[in-house]
Amino acid sequence: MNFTLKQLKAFVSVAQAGSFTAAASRLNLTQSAVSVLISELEEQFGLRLFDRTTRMVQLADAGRDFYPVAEKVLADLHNALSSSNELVAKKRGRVAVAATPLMASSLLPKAMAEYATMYPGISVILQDTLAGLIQAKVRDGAVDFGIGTFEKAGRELLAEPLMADTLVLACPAGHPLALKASVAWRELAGHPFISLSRDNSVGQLIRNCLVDAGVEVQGAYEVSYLSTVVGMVDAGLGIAVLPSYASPITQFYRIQIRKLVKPTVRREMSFITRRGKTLSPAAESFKSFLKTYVQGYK
Amino acid sequence: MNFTLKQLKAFVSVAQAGSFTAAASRLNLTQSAVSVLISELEEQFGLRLFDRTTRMVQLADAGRDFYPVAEKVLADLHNALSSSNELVAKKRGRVAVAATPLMASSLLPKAMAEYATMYPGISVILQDTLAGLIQAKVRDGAVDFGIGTFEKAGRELLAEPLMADTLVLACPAGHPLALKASVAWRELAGHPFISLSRDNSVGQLIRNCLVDAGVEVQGAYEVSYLSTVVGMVDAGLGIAVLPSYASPITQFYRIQIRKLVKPTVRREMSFITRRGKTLSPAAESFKSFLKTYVQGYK
DNA sequence: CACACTTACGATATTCGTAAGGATT
DNA sequence: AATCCTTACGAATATCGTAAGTGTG
Repeated sequence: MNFTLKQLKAFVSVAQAGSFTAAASRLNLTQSAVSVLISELEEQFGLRLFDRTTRMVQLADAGRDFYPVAEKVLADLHNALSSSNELVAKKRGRVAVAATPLMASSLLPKAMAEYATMYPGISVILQDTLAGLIQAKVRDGAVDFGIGTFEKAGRELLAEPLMADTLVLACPAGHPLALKASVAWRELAGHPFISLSRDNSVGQLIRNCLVDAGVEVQGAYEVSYLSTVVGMVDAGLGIAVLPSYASPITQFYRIQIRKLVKPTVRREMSFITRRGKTLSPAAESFKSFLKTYVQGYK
Repeated sequence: MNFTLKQLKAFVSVAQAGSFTAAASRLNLTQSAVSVLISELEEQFGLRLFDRTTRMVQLADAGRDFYPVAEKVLADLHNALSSSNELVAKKRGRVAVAATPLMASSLLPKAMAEYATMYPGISVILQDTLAGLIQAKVRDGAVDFGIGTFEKAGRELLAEPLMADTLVLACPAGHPLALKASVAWRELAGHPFISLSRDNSVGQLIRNCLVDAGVEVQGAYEVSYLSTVVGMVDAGLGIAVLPSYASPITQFYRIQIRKLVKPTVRREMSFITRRGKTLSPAAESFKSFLKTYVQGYK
């Protein structure tokens, strides 16, 4: 089997045009080229595809049999290509993303809203997933990529930096600590402290930082959700540590955000993808959108 | 759309083999060639078709979508080609032939029987047709070709010589005319004569010859069918003139065949085909078989 | 004689294989 | 170190267009 698609196209064109000359101009070729293409095809088949007099070209019986096949083949390929083009042009697609509940409730919804206006044909499916499970979802192919901290490097997964998140201090308006531009961890000692629960990865991180800094805080409350923390701080029930990407939430409250130093704790938020697995065009598109989005975010 | 079938084949092979190297050897190419073919294809699509690590090659999502299409395309083309090969190899086919009732009852049945043993897959449909209607059937496309005398050249029809038939004398065993090796038309005068009816083209021809030779025969009987003529001659009811291709029928009778000269009347039997219409492979096959068949026939 | 397809031939472009390179187990 | 894919480059091959040829109406 040694066809060329050129031959097939030539065949279909000649069959439709009923003329070598007309087909040739449609194909941007000369008659002679079309002539040899058809000849080659006929030689392949071992029979004549067209009955040609000098005045007219008509499909021979064998050609009539072959024509629908050839046309369908070309149409199939065309469809395959154009649908892939649509994908590549990001006109169409689906992206599934796993992110921590905090990301899923703060940064991502706004990013997704903006993205949706740019690429209305791509639907982004967001799965809020406990930090520990994101990697598994990526590994299983349940999502195209994950967003989270990349605790341990596996050989199946690949991390790519998205943004550096720092932990910041949130305190009620007028709180003594709010007088300074930046606050050291150790200064938190003794203040009523609102902590995130242990099953929350950020809560865990903060807990570790306090221990590392040798700080004993006054555990006022322990809650599960970031928004609750914010509300409590606003109500003056205590101070809290937040990831900086949560700070937009605070703009509706009378809460003051201060840098938290010595040490400055950075959480590297990363894209987590499966190693060796090419992202779909839609996923690639959303991922790179996020990268530029977080640039202008800080 | 600028695919190559080579690219498609490479794609399918790699997808099936799960390896460039294995696919390459299946395709009788080098890895490098396969590599560039796949690269070209991916460039066409604008996306990756395979996820490749050094240890394994796997279909990417886009490739998984494209694979069934590519496979079907190749299968379609393969089928088209192989079915045409079968046609060309004369394994399969149908031929419709129009011939005069005389041909249809004498030469053709034996030829068809022999042909059927050689090409069991080809069915030959024989239409016994009055000589005057054969051309119309060919012109209408009701038959692939006709066999008969080609009285007038039309611009739609094309004649190709098949055999030269001569008119011969048939007489009962022991008849006085049977003593000679050849008999002149004029010697028929006065003998009881069995003639074919007027609506039969051979009958018409014989009648004309008798007139041309100025011979007055003794019209004993006029019948419609050649086999009847033979039977009557066998029964000693008279003599008759037959086309030579009918002589095999006489071998079962006690009938003697003699050359009929002065003049020797030749009827040119021809294939009659439609000008500019390519014969199907099966028809071509049967036609050329007949040509060689009649060679060894006389 | 004009028009349409076929054939021949040379310049151009493409393809394939060899060989070197890179990455992963 | 071994295996497999990629890249580079040169030789062989194929393609296409120009132009001449052939046949038909």
